[in-house]
Amino acid sequence: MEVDPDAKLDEELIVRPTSETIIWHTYKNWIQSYRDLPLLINQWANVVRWEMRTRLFLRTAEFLWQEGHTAHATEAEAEEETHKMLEVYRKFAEEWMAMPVLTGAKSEGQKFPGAVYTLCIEAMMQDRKALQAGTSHFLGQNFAKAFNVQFQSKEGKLEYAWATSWGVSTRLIGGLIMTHSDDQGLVVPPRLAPIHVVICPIGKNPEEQKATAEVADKLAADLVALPRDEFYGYDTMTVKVDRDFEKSPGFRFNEWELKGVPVRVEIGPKDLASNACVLARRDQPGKEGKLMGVPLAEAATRIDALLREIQNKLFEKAKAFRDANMHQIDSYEEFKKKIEAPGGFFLAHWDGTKETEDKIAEETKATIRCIPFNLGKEEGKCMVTGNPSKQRVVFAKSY
RNA sequence: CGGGGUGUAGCUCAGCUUGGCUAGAGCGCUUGGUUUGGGACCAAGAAGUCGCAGGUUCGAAUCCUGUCUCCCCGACCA
Repeated sequence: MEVDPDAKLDEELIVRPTSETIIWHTYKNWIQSYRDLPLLINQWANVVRWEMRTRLFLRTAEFLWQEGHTAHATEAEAEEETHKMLEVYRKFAEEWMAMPVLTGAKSEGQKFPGAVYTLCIEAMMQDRKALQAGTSHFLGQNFAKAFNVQFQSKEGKLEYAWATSWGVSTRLIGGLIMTHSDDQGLVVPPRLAPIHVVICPIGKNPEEQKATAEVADKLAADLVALPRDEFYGYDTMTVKVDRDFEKSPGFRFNEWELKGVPVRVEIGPKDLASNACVLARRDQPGKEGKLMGVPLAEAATRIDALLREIQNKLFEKAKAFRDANMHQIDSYEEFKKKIEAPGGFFLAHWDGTKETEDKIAEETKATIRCIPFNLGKEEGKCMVTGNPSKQRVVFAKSY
């Protein structure tokens, strides 16, 4: 390929079609025998897309994503991989981001065009709109046939490889923000927080400032010395001591809340007098979330326990909100009203046709977010056409 | 590219309908003092070609014409 000298960019930008084309073009040269399988390539790629309107974090013209591509000798193994990766994404969303998700399959209309089927995780944001947070595709032999990728099996026969692909993107950051944050600012779940604990020594004169800062440093050292475990990804806790005495304590408290640091420790002269400190938890902003008079000797272990509790509470709170705004619904008239206000996820019977899906989307702006794995497994009648339905599917307005 | 909105101090905005003293407020900034456990207080002060160009008028941030900027809604892709 030659670049037009007059159109050459300072920083070269390569625009390509869907990743599968370049991956499978390459796999053709790598796969000859069943011994070459399974094959997995993961890449981080900066993606550029034409977007009529962008939305911070959720729909940017350029974004970073992770994408994996696998090739397998059997259909069953590829399908297993598709489900396995969806589970990896579910665990990351729920256990690290504290963002509850529904798992399920996309409808024919919503799946990736090159896929046999698409699985997804779907989250509910605080405005009750849905966010697709990750997808995992079973591609069948579609790309192997398109790029003629065949391998010789144990039996000596030529067979087309079976494929999957899956990915998540920086969109997850938008999801994290829109799941947990409040009017005081960002709320970051402890397991992903760049700073776990901020310690604010307080003092109105140099003597007090020096004394409280020393205790703050000691506590910071205690926290960093705590045993490493899986909760922190086997890394040490990150602790910041805020010595900005120029600003008022109240200003500093608010500023750290704005940044979403999960736990703040306040150490002032009064605490020093009683060998104690104050713990403030970000998931309960303001004075309500404060634990007064925590003995300094216990502070490190109490903070460690508090971080774990906050992680759980954030997930439970988000899940309770999601569940409180997810309803079974059977009347299309009622659906049309409730999708407008209050909104949320609606479990409804659908006859499985594109026509009905399109009609609902056109009339209500709601789409099928997923055909859930674990919900609504009952037969019924489509809320629009009355035709038979095998199970309920999730409708919502989405980003 | 259509429809709607917007542009005034570093930031957020009021003033425009119905032209009229020297264009305002909050926040921020500077100086001095008092303060410091939830975004400190008092006082003084600096700071604006009212997006740009033209026009109407004795007089334009305000009315008219043109032009530009940014934002919102619209392409079935979330």
